[in-house]
Amino acid sequence: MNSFPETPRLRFAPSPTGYLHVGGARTALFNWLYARKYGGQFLLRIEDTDKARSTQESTRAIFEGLNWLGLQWDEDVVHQGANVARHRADAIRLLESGHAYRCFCTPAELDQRRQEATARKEAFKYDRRCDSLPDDEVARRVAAGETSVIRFRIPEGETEWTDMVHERIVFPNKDLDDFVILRSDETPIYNLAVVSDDIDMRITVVMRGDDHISNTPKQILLYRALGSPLPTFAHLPMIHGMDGKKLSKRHGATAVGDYQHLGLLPGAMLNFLALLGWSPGGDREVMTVHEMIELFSPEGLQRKAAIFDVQKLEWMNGQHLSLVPLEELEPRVTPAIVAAGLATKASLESRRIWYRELLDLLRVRARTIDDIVRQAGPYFQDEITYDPEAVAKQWKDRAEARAILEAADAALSGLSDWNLGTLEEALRGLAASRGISAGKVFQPLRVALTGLTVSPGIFEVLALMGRDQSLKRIRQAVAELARTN
RNA sequence: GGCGCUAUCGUCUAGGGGACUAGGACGGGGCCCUCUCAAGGCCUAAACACGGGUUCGAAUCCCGUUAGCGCUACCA
Repeated sequence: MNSFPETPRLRFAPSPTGYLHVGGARTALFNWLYARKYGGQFLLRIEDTDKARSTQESTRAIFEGLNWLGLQWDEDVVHQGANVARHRADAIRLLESGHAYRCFCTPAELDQRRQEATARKEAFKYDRRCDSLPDDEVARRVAAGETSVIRFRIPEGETEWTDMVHERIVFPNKDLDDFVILRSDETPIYNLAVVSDDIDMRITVVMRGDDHISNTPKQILLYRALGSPLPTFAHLPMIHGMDGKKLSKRHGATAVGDYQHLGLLPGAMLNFLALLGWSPGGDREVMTVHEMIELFSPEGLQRKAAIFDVQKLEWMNGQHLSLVPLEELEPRVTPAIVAAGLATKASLESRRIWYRELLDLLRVRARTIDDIVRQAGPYFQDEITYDPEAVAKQWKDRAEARAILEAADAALSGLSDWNLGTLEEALRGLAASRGISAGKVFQPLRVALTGLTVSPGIFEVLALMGRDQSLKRIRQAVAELARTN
Protein backbone atom coordinates (compact mmCIF):
# COMPACT_ATOMS: atom_id res chain seq x y z
CA MET A 1 0.00 0.00 0.00
CA ASN A 2 1.09 3.51 -0.76
CA SER A 3 1.27 5.99 2.01
CA PHE A 4 -0.67 9.26 1.79
CA PRO A 5 1.09 12.41 0.74
CA GLU A 6 1.65 14.89 3.53
CA THR A 7 -0.82 17.45 2.26
CA PRO A 8 -4.51 16.76 1.69
CA ARG A 9 -5.80 16.37 -1.84
CA LEU A 10 -9.47 17.04 -2.53
CA ARG A 11 -11.60 17.22 -5.60
CA PHE A 12 -14.89 18.58 -6.79
CA ALA A 13 -16.44 16.12 -9.23
CA PRO A 14 -19.58 17.44 -10.90
CA SER A 15 -21.28 15.72 -13.79
CA PRO A 16 -21.77 18.13 -16.68
CA THR A 17 -25.50 17.66 -17.07
CA GLY A 18 -26.72 21.16 -16.27
CA TYR A 19 -25.50 24.43 -14.88
CA LEU A 20 -23.41 24.81 -11.77
CA HIS A 21 -25.99 24.49 -9.04
CA VAL A 22 -25.70 26.38 -5.75
CA GLY A 23 -25.48 23.02 -3.98
CA GLY A 24 -22.56 22.01 -6.14
CA ALA A 25 -20.97 25.39 -5.63
CA ARG A 26 -21.15 24.94 -1.90
CA THR A 27 -19.61 21.47 -2.11
CA ALA A 28 -16.82 22.96 -4.22
CA LEU A 29 -16.41 25.77 -1.71
CA PHE A 30 -15.93 23.46 1.26
CA ASN A 31 -13.45 21.32 -0.66
CA TRP A 32 -11.61 24.47 -1.66
CA LEU A 33 -11.65 25.92 1.85
CA TYR A 34 -10.29 22.70 3.26
CA ALA A 35 -7.49 22.57 0.72
CA ARG A 36 -6.59 26.22 1.26
CA LYS A 37 -6.76 26.00 5.01
CA TYR A 38 -4.56 22.93 5.30
CA GLY A 39 -2.21 23.69 2.43
CA GLY A 40 -3.47 20.96 0.15
CA GLN A 41 -4.67 20.73 -3.44
CA PHE A 42 -8.12 21.30 -4.80
CA LEU A 43 -8.75 19.43 -8.04
CA LEU A 44 -11.55 19.42 -10.55
CA ARG A 45 -12.87 16.32 -12.25
CA ILE A 46 -15.66 16.36 -14.80
CA GLU A 47 -17.68 13.16 -14.53
CA ASP A 48 -18.74 12.86 -18.12
CA THR A 49 -19.09 9.09 -18.44
CA ASP A 50 -22.78 9.47 -19.12
CA LYS A 51 -22.47 10.41 -22.77
CA ALA A 52 -26.19 10.84 -23.23
CA ARG A 53 -26.56 13.59 -20.65
CA SER A 54 -23.18 15.27 -20.63
CA THR A 55 -22.69 18.42 -22.67
CA GLN A 56 -19.81 20.71 -23.57
CA GLU A 57 -21.95 23.68 -22.75
CA SER A 58 -22.54 22.46 -19.25
CA THR A 59 -18.84 21.82 -18.71
CA ARG A 60 -18.21 25.41 -19.75
CA ALA A 61 -20.87 26.63 -17.35
CA ILE A 62 -19.13 24.80 -14.51
CA PHE A 63 -15.79 26.40 -15.36
CA GLU A 64 -17.43 29.81 -15.60
CA GLY A 65 -19.25 29.46 -12.33
CA LEU A 66 -16.16 28.30 -10.48
CA ASN A 67 -14.07 31.06 -12.02
CA TRP A 68 -16.59 33.72 -11.12
CA LEU A 69 -16.61 32.50 -7.54
CA GLY A 70 -12.84 32.47 -7.52
CA LEU A 71 -12.64 28.77 -6.67
CA GLN A 72 -9.47 28.06 -8.59
CA TRP A 73 -8.45 24.43 -9.04
CA ASP A 74 -4.81 23.45 -8.77
CA GLU A 75 -4.03 20.98 -11.52
CA ASP A 76 -5.29 20.18 -15.00
CA VAL A 77 -8.96 19.31 -15.17
CA VAL A 78 -9.54 15.57 -15.24
CA HIS A 79 -12.16 14.34 -17.66
CA GLN A 80 -13.44 11.02 -16.43
CA GLY A 81 -14.33 9.92 -19.92
CA ALA A 82 -10.63 9.87 -20.78
CA ASN A 83 -9.99 7.18 -18.18
CA VAL A 84 -12.32 4.40 -19.24
CA ALA A 85 -9.43 2.18 -20.25
CA ARG A 86 -8.15 2.23 -16.66
CA HIS A 87 -11.65 1.75 -15.27
CA ARG A 88 -12.02 -1.29 -17.47
CA ALA A 89 -8.62 -2.61 -16.46
CA ASP A 90 -9.57 -2.23 -12.80
CA ALA A 91 -12.77 -4.15 -13.38
CA ILE A 92 -10.84 -6.96 -15.05
CA ARG A 93 -8.35 -6.94 -12.19
CA LEU A 94 -11.20 -7.37 -9.76
CA LEU A 95 -12.56 -10.20 -11.86
CA GLU A 96 -9.21 -11.95 -11.96
CA SER A 97 -8.52 -11.49 -8.25
CA GLY A 98 -11.87 -13.10 -7.50
CA HIS A 99 -13.54 -9.99 -6.10
CA ALA A 100 -15.97 -9.86 -8.98
CA TYR A 101 -17.77 -12.22 -11.33
CA ARG A 102 -19.44 -12.23 -14.73
CA CYS A 103 -23.19 -12.01 -14.85
CA PHE A 104 -25.24 -12.98 -17.89
CA CYS A 105 -28.62 -11.91 -16.60
CA THR A 106 -30.22 -9.46 -19.01
CA PRO A 107 -31.73 -6.12 -17.99
CA ALA A 108 -35.13 -7.46 -18.96
CA GLU A 109 -34.80 -10.49 -16.70
CA LEU A 110 -33.54 -8.37 -13.84
CA ASP A 111 -36.36 -5.97 -14.33
CA GLN A 112 -38.91 -8.69 -14.11
CA ARG A 113 -37.43 -10.15 -10.94
CA ARG A 114 -37.32 -6.69 -9.46
CA GLN A 115 -40.99 -6.18 -10.19
CA GLU A 116 -41.89 -9.55 -8.71
CA ALA A 117 -40.01 -8.72 -5.56
CA THR A 118 -41.79 -5.39 -5.28
CA ALA A 119 -45.11 -7.12 -5.79
CA ARG A 120 -44.32 -9.44 -2.89
CA LYS A 121 -43.32 -6.31 -0.90
CA GLU A 122 -39.78 -7.58 -0.64
CA ALA A 123 -36.54 -5.71 -1.11
CA PHE A 124 -34.97 -6.76 -4.37
CA LYS A 125 -31.44 -8.01 -4.23
CA TYR A 126 -29.50 -9.77 -6.93
CA ASP A 127 -29.62 -13.47 -6.08
CA ARG A 128 -26.07 -14.24 -7.25
CA ARG A 129 -27.20 -16.97 -9.59
CA CYS A 130 -24.37 -16.18 -12.01
CA ASP A 131 -21.79 -16.34 -9.24
CA SER A 132 -22.22 -20.10 -9.06
CA LEU A 133 -21.71 -20.69 -12.77
CA PRO A 134 -18.86 -23.12 -13.43
CA ASP A 135 -15.72 -21.54 -14.91
CA ASP A 136 -15.93 -23.54 -18.11
CA GLU A 137 -19.51 -22.47 -18.73
CA VAL A 138 -18.58 -18.84 -18.22
CA ALA A 139 -15.66 -19.25 -20.63
CA ARG A 140 -17.86 -20.99 -23.17
CA ARG A 141 -20.60 -18.35 -23.07
CA VAL A 142 -18.10 -15.51 -23.33
CA ALA A 143 -16.40 -17.26 -26.24
CA ALA A 144 -19.80 -17.69 -27.87
CA GLY A 145 -20.15 -13.94 -27.82
CA GLU A 146 -22.85 -13.77 -25.17
CA THR A 147 -22.89 -10.36 -23.47
CA SER A 148 -22.26 -10.07 -19.77
CA VAL A 149 -21.61 -7.49 -17.08
CA ILE A 150 -19.11 -7.65 -14.25
CA ARG A 151 -20.53 -7.61 -10.76
CA PHE A 152 -18.67 -6.91 -7.57
CA ARG A 153 -19.13 -9.59 -4.92
CA ILE A 154 -20.05 -8.06 -1.55
CA PRO A 155 -18.16 -9.89 1.19
CA GLU A 156 -19.60 -10.98 4.53
CA GLY A 157 -19.50 -8.68 7.52
CA GLU A 158 -20.11 -4.99 7.83
CA THR A 159 -18.55 -1.87 6.46
CA GLU A 160 -17.94 1.17 8.56
CA TRP A 161 -16.05 4.41 8.46
CA THR A 162 -15.58 7.50 10.52
CA ASP A 163 -17.13 10.31 8.60
CA MET A 164 -15.69 13.77 9.09
CA VAL A 165 -19.11 15.23 9.71
CA HIS A 166 -21.20 12.26 10.85
CA GLU A 167 -18.61 10.35 12.86
CA ARG A 168 -19.19 6.59 12.75
CA ILE A 169 -21.47 5.15 10.07
CA VAL A 170 -22.02 1.40 9.74
CA PHE A 171 -23.66 -0.62 6.98
CA PRO A 172 -24.27 -4.35 7.38
CA ASN A 173 -22.96 -5.88 4.15
CA LYS A 174 -26.03 -8.05 3.84
CA ASP A 175 -27.94 -4.91 2.89
CA LEU A 176 -25.57 -4.23 0.03
CA ASP A 177 -26.23 -5.57 -3.44
CA ASP A 178 -23.68 -7.21 -5.73
CA PHE A 179 -23.54 -4.10 -7.89
CA VAL A 180 -22.45 -3.93 -11.49
CA ILE A 181 -19.06 -2.32 -12.05
CA LEU A 182 -18.70 -2.83 -15.80
CA ARG A 183 -21.60 -2.71 -18.26
CA SER A 184 -22.09 -5.19 -21.05
CA ASP A 185 -20.69 -2.58 -23.44
CA GLU A 186 -17.58 -2.53 -21.26
CA THR A 187 -18.10 0.98 -19.95
CA PRO A 188 -17.68 1.53 -16.20
CA ILE A 189 -20.39 2.20 -13.69
CA TYR A 190 -20.18 5.31 -11.51
CA ASN A 191 -18.93 3.75 -8.29
CA LEU A 192 -16.04 2.01 -10.03
CA ALA A 193 -15.08 5.07 -12.05
CA VAL A 194 -15.09 7.29 -8.97
CA VAL A 195 -12.93 4.97 -6.92
CA SER A 196 -10.56 4.25 -9.78
CA ASP A 197 -10.11 7.98 -10.44
CA ASP A 198 -9.85 8.99 -6.80
CA ILE A 199 -7.09 6.41 -6.35
CA ASP A 200 -5.35 7.59 -9.49
CA MET A 201 -5.60 11.24 -8.44
CA ARG A 202 -4.35 10.32 -4.96
CA ILE A 203 -7.37 11.94 -3.32
CA THR A 204 -7.14 11.81 0.47
CA VAL A 205 -10.34 13.60 1.46
CA VAL A 206 -13.60 12.87 -0.32
CA MET A 207 -16.01 15.65 0.51
CA ARG A 208 -19.38 15.48 -1.19
CA GLY A 209 -23.15 15.66 -0.69
CA ASP A 210 -24.70 13.29 1.81
CA ASP A 211 -26.81 11.76 -0.94
CA HIS A 212 -23.64 9.73 -1.49
CA ILE A 213 -23.62 8.14 1.96
CA SER A 214 -25.16 4.94 0.67
CA ASN A 215 -22.56 4.73 -2.10
CA THR A 216 -19.75 4.94 0.39
CA PRO A 217 -19.74 1.37 1.73
CA LYS A 218 -19.63 0.07 -1.84
CA GLN A 219 -16.75 2.36 -2.61
CA ILE A 220 -14.87 1.39 0.53
CA LEU A 221 -15.16 -2.26 -0.48
CA LEU A 222 -13.82 -1.35 -3.90
CA TYR A 223 -10.81 0.45 -2.40
CA ARG A 224 -10.00 -2.61 -0.32
CA ALA A 225 -10.41 -5.03 -3.20
CA LEU A 226 -8.17 -2.82 -5.31
CA GLY A 227 -5.62 -2.74 -2.51
CA SER A 228 -5.64 1.02 -2.02
CA PRO A 229 -5.69 3.07 1.17
CA LEU A 230 -8.98 4.71 2.10
CA PRO A 231 -9.50 8.45 1.92
CA THR A 232 -11.29 10.29 4.69
CA PHE A 233 -14.95 10.79 3.85
CA ALA A 234 -16.95 13.90 4.63
CA HIS A 235 -20.64 14.00 3.75
CA LEU A 236 -22.16 17.43 3.60
CA PRO A 237 -25.87 18.09 4.05
CA MET A 238 -28.09 19.06 1.12
CA ILE A 239 -29.61 22.42 0.36
CA HIS A 240 -33.39 22.66 0.24
CA GLY A 241 -35.84 25.27 -1.02
CA MET A 242 -38.12 27.29 1.24
CA ASP A 243 -40.69 24.49 1.19
CA GLY A 244 -38.19 22.03 2.64
CA LYS A 245 -37.86 20.06 -0.57
CA LYS A 246 -34.65 19.50 -2.44
CA LEU A 247 -33.68 22.69 -4.24
CA SER A 248 -34.75 22.71 -7.89
CA LYS A 249 -35.64 25.08 -10.71
CA ARG A 250 -39.08 25.25 -9.20
CA HIS A 251 -37.60 27.35 -6.41
CA GLY A 252 -36.38 30.05 -8.80
CA ALA A 253 -32.76 30.83 -9.42
CA THR A 254 -30.61 27.84 -8.50
CA ALA A 255 -27.74 28.23 -10.93
CA VAL A 256 -24.72 30.17 -9.77
CA GLY A 257 -24.81 32.06 -13.07
CA ASP A 258 -28.28 33.37 -12.23
CA TYR A 259 -26.90 35.18 -9.21
CA GLN A 260 -23.97 36.52 -11.14
CA HIS A 261 -26.38 38.13 -13.59
CA LEU A 262 -28.62 39.36 -10.80
CA GLY A 263 -25.80 41.57 -9.61
CA LEU A 264 -24.37 39.59 -6.71
CA LEU A 265 -20.80 39.79 -5.54
CA PRO A 266 -18.97 36.46 -5.59
CA GLY A 267 -17.62 37.14 -2.11
CA ALA A 268 -21.15 37.55 -0.78
CA MET A 269 -22.30 34.38 -2.51
CA LEU A 270 -19.41 32.44 -1.02
CA ASN A 271 -20.05 33.91 2.42
CA PHE A 272 -23.72 33.03 2.26
CA LEU A 273 -23.07 29.52 0.95
CA ALA A 274 -20.45 28.89 3.62
CA LEU A 275 -22.95 29.74 6.33
CA LEU A 276 -25.37 27.17 4.93
CA GLY A 277 -23.97 24.12 6.60
CA TRP A 278 -21.02 25.56 8.40
CA SER A 279 -20.43 27.96 11.24
CA PRO A 280 -17.18 29.34 12.59
CA GLY A 281 -18.83 29.15 16.01
CA GLY A 282 -20.03 32.15 17.94
CA ASP A 283 -21.74 35.06 16.24
CA ARG A 284 -19.48 35.60 13.26
CA GLU A 285 -21.37 36.05 9.99
CA VAL A 286 -19.91 38.52 7.52
CA MET A 287 -16.52 37.33 6.31
CA THR A 288 -14.16 37.81 3.41
CA VAL A 289 -12.83 34.70 1.67
CA HIS A 290 -9.56 35.10 3.50
CA GLU A 291 -11.32 35.19 6.82
CA MET A 292 -13.29 32.10 5.86
CA ILE A 293 -10.10 30.21 5.09
CA GLU A 294 -8.66 31.40 8.38
CA LEU A 295 -11.73 30.39 10.36
CA PHE A 296 -12.58 27.20 8.49
CA SER A 297 -12.61 23.95 10.40
CA PRO A 298 -14.44 20.68 9.73
CA GLU A 299 -15.68 20.89 13.33
CA GLY A 300 -18.09 23.59 12.29
CA LEU A 301 -19.67 21.48 9.54
CA GLN A 302 -23.38 20.95 9.98
CA ARG A 303 -25.26 17.67 9.63
CA LYS A 304 -28.69 19.07 8.90
CA ALA A 305 -29.96 20.10 5.47
CA ALA A 306 -30.19 23.86 5.12
CA ILE A 307 -32.85 25.93 3.42
CA PHE A 308 -31.78 28.46 0.83
CA ASP A 309 -33.06 31.85 1.97
CA VAL A 310 -32.74 34.40 -0.82
CA GLN A 311 -33.56 37.28 1.51
CA LYS A 312 -30.57 36.57 3.64
CA LEU A 313 -28.43 36.21 0.54
CA GLU A 314 -29.49 39.69 -0.55
CA TRP A 315 -28.79 41.13 2.86
CA MET A 316 -25.39 39.49 2.79
CA ASN A 317 -24.72 41.01 -0.60
CA GLY A 318 -25.68 44.43 0.74
CA GLN A 319 -23.14 43.98 3.52
CA HIS A 320 -20.41 43.02 1.08
CA LEU A 321 -21.34 45.85 -1.26
CA SER A 322 -20.62 48.26 1.57
CA LEU A 323 -17.52 46.58 2.92
CA VAL A 324 -15.59 45.67 -0.18
CA PRO A 325 -12.79 48.11 -1.14
CA LEU A 326 -13.91 50.50 -3.88
CA GLU A 327 -11.17 49.35 -6.24
CA GLU A 328 -12.62 45.87 -5.97
CA LEU A 329 -16.21 47.00 -6.40
CA GLU A 330 -15.54 49.19 -9.42
CA PRO A 331 -14.67 46.44 -11.92
CA ARG A 332 -17.80 44.53 -10.86
CA VAL A 333 -20.12 47.48 -11.40
CA THR A 334 -18.62 49.00 -14.51
CA PRO A 335 -19.75 46.28 -16.95
CA ALA A 336 -23.30 46.64 -15.63
CA ILE A 337 -23.25 50.42 -16.07
CA VAL A 338 -21.88 50.01 -19.57
CA ALA A 339 -24.44 47.33 -20.39
CA ALA A 340 -27.21 49.65 -19.20
CA GLY A 341 -25.97 52.21 -21.73
CA LEU A 342 -25.23 54.85 -19.08
CA ALA A 343 -21.59 55.38 -19.94
CA THR A 344 -18.62 53.85 -21.68
CA LYS A 345 -15.77 52.18 -19.90
CA ALA A 346 -13.40 54.86 -21.17
CA SER A 347 -15.53 57.73 -19.94
CA LEU A 348 -15.76 56.16 -16.50
CA GLU A 349 -12.02 55.73 -16.37
CA SER A 350 -11.47 59.32 -17.40
CA ARG A 351 -13.27 60.52 -14.28
CA ARG A 352 -12.44 57.69 -11.94
CA ILE A 353 -12.31 59.81 -8.79
CA TRP A 354 -15.78 61.15 -9.41
CA TYR A 355 -17.02 57.69 -10.38
CA ARG A 356 -15.75 56.13 -7.19
CA GLU A 357 -17.35 58.85 -5.11
CA LEU A 358 -20.62 58.08 -6.82
CA LEU A 359 -20.27 54.36 -6.15
CA ASP A 360 -19.39 55.03 -2.56
CA LEU A 361 -22.56 57.05 -2.16
CA LEU A 362 -24.87 54.62 -3.93
CA ARG A 363 -23.62 51.35 -2.52
CA VAL A 364 -24.84 52.06 0.99
CA ARG A 365 -28.44 51.83 -0.09
CA ALA A 366 -28.07 48.99 -2.60
CA ARG A 367 -28.45 45.28 -2.12
CA THR A 368 -27.35 44.30 -5.60
CA ILE A 369 -25.20 45.72 -8.35
CA ASP A 370 -28.42 46.19 -10.29
CA ASP A 371 -29.68 48.47 -7.54
CA ILE A 372 -26.60 50.62 -7.99
CA VAL A 373 -27.12 50.82 -11.73
CA ARG A 374 -30.75 51.77 -11.25
CA GLN A 375 -29.84 54.58 -8.90
CA ALA A 376 -26.99 55.77 -11.07
CA GLY A 377 -29.12 56.87 -14.02
CA PRO A 378 -29.61 60.55 -13.09
CA TYR A 379 -25.88 61.10 -12.77
CA PHE A 380 -25.16 60.01 -16.31
CA GLN A 381 -28.12 60.78 -18.50
CA ASP A 382 -28.42 64.16 -20.14
CA GLU A 383 -32.16 63.94 -20.32
CA ILE A 384 -34.02 63.74 -17.08
CA THR A 385 -37.21 61.77 -16.66
CA TYR A 386 -39.48 62.76 -13.85
CA ASP A 387 -41.05 59.92 -11.95
CA PRO A 388 -44.80 60.67 -12.00
CA GLU A 389 -45.13 59.70 -8.37
CA ALA A 390 -42.31 61.99 -7.36
CA VAL A 391 -43.92 64.85 -9.25
CA ALA A 392 -47.32 64.15 -7.78
CA LYS A 393 -45.94 64.05 -4.28
CA GLN A 394 -43.25 66.73 -4.16
CA TRP A 395 -44.47 69.16 -6.77
CA LYS A 396 -48.05 68.98 -5.70
CA ASP A 397 -48.32 72.73 -5.33
CA ARG A 398 -46.66 73.64 -8.59
CA ALA A 399 -46.53 77.35 -8.04
CA GLU A 400 -44.91 76.84 -4.66
CA ALA A 401 -42.45 74.29 -6.04
CA ARG A 402 -41.52 76.67 -8.80
CA ALA A 403 -40.99 79.53 -6.35
CA ILE A 404 -38.75 77.34 -4.17
CA LEU A 405 -36.70 76.17 -7.12
CA GLU A 406 -36.27 79.70 -8.41
CA ALA A 407 -35.11 80.77 -4.98
CA ALA A 408 -32.75 77.79 -4.85
CA ASP A 409 -31.37 78.75 -8.22
CA ALA A 410 -30.69 82.26 -6.94
CA ALA A 411 -29.14 81.04 -3.72
CA LEU A 412 -26.94 78.43 -5.36
CA SER A 413 -25.76 80.30 -8.42
CA GLY A 414 -24.30 82.98 -6.21
CA LEU A 415 -22.09 80.50 -4.40
CA SER A 416 -18.40 81.07 -4.84
CA ASP A 417 -17.58 77.64 -3.50
CA TRP A 418 -19.54 74.51 -4.40
CA ASN A 419 -19.02 72.09 -1.57
CA LEU A 420 -21.02 70.21 1.07
CA GLY A 421 -20.59 73.02 3.60
CA THR A 422 -21.53 75.96 1.40
CA LEU A 423 -24.41 74.06 -0.16
CA GLU A 424 -25.90 73.15 3.18
CA GLU A 425 -25.54 76.67 4.46
CA ALA A 426 -27.21 78.16 1.40
CA LEU A 427 -30.10 75.73 1.34
CA ARG A 428 -30.83 75.77 5.06
CA GLY A 429 -30.62 79.52 4.96
CA LEU A 430 -33.13 79.56 2.16
CA ALA A 431 -35.58 77.42 4.12
CA ALA A 432 -35.16 79.63 7.17
CA SER A 433 -35.71 82.83 5.20
CA ARG A 434 -38.92 81.44 3.75
CA GLY A 435 -39.99 80.19 7.14
CA ILE A 436 -40.39 76.61 6.02
CA SER A 437 -38.76 73.36 7.08
CA ALA A 438 -35.63 72.21 5.32
CA GLY A 439 -37.44 69.21 3.90
CA LYS A 440 -39.85 71.50 2.08
CA VAL A 441 -36.89 72.79 0.12
CA PHE A 442 -34.91 69.57 -0.23
CA GLN A 443 -37.68 67.39 -1.53
CA PRO A 444 -38.79 69.45 -4.54
CA LEU A 445 -35.12 70.02 -5.26
CA ARG A 446 -34.42 66.30 -5.19
CA VAL A 447 -37.07 65.77 -7.83
CA ALA A 448 -35.60 68.54 -9.94
CA LEU A 449 -32.14 66.99 -9.75
CA THR A 450 -32.86 63.28 -9.97
CA GLY A 451 -36.48 63.00 -11.00
CA LEU A 452 -36.90 60.65 -8.04
CA THR A 453 -38.07 60.71 -4.46
CA VAL A 454 -35.13 58.61 -3.38
CA SER A 455 -31.48 59.54 -3.55
CA PRO A 456 -28.44 60.11 -1.37
CA GLY A 457 -28.43 63.23 0.78
CA ILE A 458 -29.26 66.34 -1.22
CA PHE A 459 -25.91 68.06 -0.61
CA GLU A 460 -24.06 64.99 -1.79
CA VAL A 461 -26.19 64.87 -4.91
CA LEU A 462 -25.53 68.52 -5.63
CA ALA A 463 -21.82 68.16 -5.03
CA LEU A 464 -21.56 65.08 -7.17
CA MET A 465 -23.56 66.49 -10.03
CA GLY A 466 -21.53 69.65 -10.05
CA ARG A 467 -22.54 73.24 -10.36
CA ASP A 468 -23.35 73.36 -14.07
CA GLN A 469 -25.44 70.25 -14.27
CA SER A 470 -27.25 71.05 -11.02
CA LEU A 471 -28.20 74.55 -12.05
CA LYS A 472 -29.20 73.33 -15.46
CA ARG A 473 -31.53 70.76 -13.92
CA ILE A 474 -33.04 73.28 -11.55
CA ARG A 475 -33.77 75.72 -14.39
CA GLN A 476 -35.12 72.90 -16.49
CA ALA A 477 -37.50 72.00 -13.66
CA VAL A 478 -38.58 75.63 -13.31
CA ALA A 479 -39.36 75.71 -17.00
CA GLU A 480 -41.22 72.44 -16.74
CA LEU A 481 -43.30 73.75 -13.87
CA ALA A 482 -44.01 77.00 -15.70
CA ARG A 483 -45.01 75.18 -18.85
CA THR A 484 -47.59 72.96 -17.28
CA ASN A 485 -48.86 75.48 -14.82
C1' G B 1 -41.11 -1.83 1.55
C1' G B 2 -35.61 -2.20 2.94
C1' C B 3 -31.30 0.51 4.40
C1' G B 4 -29.22 5.07 5.89
C1' C B 5 -29.01 10.25 7.48
C1' U B 6 -31.22 14.25 10.23
C1' A B 7 -34.17 16.88 14.17
C1' U B 8 -32.78 24.47 18.74
C1' C B 9 -37.08 30.67 16.89
C1' G B 10 -40.59 31.08 10.00
C1' U B 11 -35.06 30.74 8.05
C1' C B 12 -29.39 30.32 8.92
C1' U B 13 -27.21 29.11 13.44
C1' A B 14 -24.47 29.45 18.87
C1' G B 15 -24.61 25.66 22.41
C1' G B 16 -20.71 20.01 23.11
C1' G B 17 -24.06 17.97 31.49
C1' G B 18 -24.58 22.96 35.67
C1' A B 19 -22.42 29.82 33.00
C1' C B 20 -29.71 28.79 29.62
C1' U B 21 -34.96 33.21 32.68
C1' A B 22 -31.45 29.15 25.50
C1' G B 23 -27.36 33.82 22.57
C1' G B 24 -26.55 36.06 17.47
C1' A B 25 -28.15 36.96 12.30
C1' C B 26 -32.06 37.27 8.23
C1' G B 27 -37.11 38.30 7.96
C1' G B 28 -41.49 40.60 11.09
C1' G B 29 -43.18 44.55 14.68
C1' G B 30 -41.79 49.20 17.34
C1' C B 31 -38.60 53.34 18.55
C1' C B 32 -34.30 56.59 17.57
C1' C B 33 -31.35 59.15 13.91
C1' U B 34 -33.11 62.08 9.60
C1' C B 35 -34.03 66.24 3.74
C1' U B 36 -36.11 61.07 1.04
C1' C B 37 -34.54 55.98 0.76
C1' A B 38 -31.08 53.02 2.68
C1' A B 39 -27.36 52.21 6.24
C1' G B 40 -26.75 52.44 11.51
C1' G B 41 -28.37 52.25 16.84
C1' C B 42 -31.94 50.51 20.52
C1' C B 43 -36.21 47.51 21.90
C1' U B 44 -39.69 43.44 20.91
C1' A B 45 -42.44 38.74 19.40
C1' A B 46 -40.50 33.94 18.08
C1' A B 47 -37.34 27.62 19.22
C1' C B 48 -34.64 22.97 22.36
C1' A B 49 -40.30 17.50 17.77
C1' C B 50 -42.46 13.74 21.37
C1' G B 51 -41.79 9.79 25.12
C1' G B 52 -38.67 7.12 28.14
C1' G B 53 -34.06 6.52 30.50
C1' U B 54 -28.65 7.81 32.55
C1' U B 55 -27.37 11.66 36.19
C1' C B 56 -27.65 15.36 42.15
C1' G B 57 -28.52 17.98 37.34
C1' A B 58 -29.89 17.43 30.37
C1' A B 59 -30.99 21.53 24.55
C1' U B 60 -26.43 18.84 25.40
C1' C B 61 -25.40 11.43 26.64
C1' C B 62 -28.45 6.60 25.50
C1' C B 63 -32.98 4.14 23.65
C1' G B 64 -37.59 4.35 21.30
C1' U B 65 -41.58 7.10 18.56
C1' U B 66 -42.81 10.58 14.99
C1' A B 67 -41.57 13.54 10.94
C1' G B 68 -38.42 15.11 6.95
C1' C B 69 -34.77 13.88 3.54
C1' G B 70 -31.54 10.50 0.78
C1' C B 71 -30.27 5.83 -1.53
C1' U B 72 -32.41 1.37 -3.23
C1' A B 73 -30.42 1.09 -12.11
C1' C B 74 -26.11 -2.23 -17.13
C1' C B 75 -27.83 7.10 -14.03
C1' A B 76 -24.25 10.08 -11.92
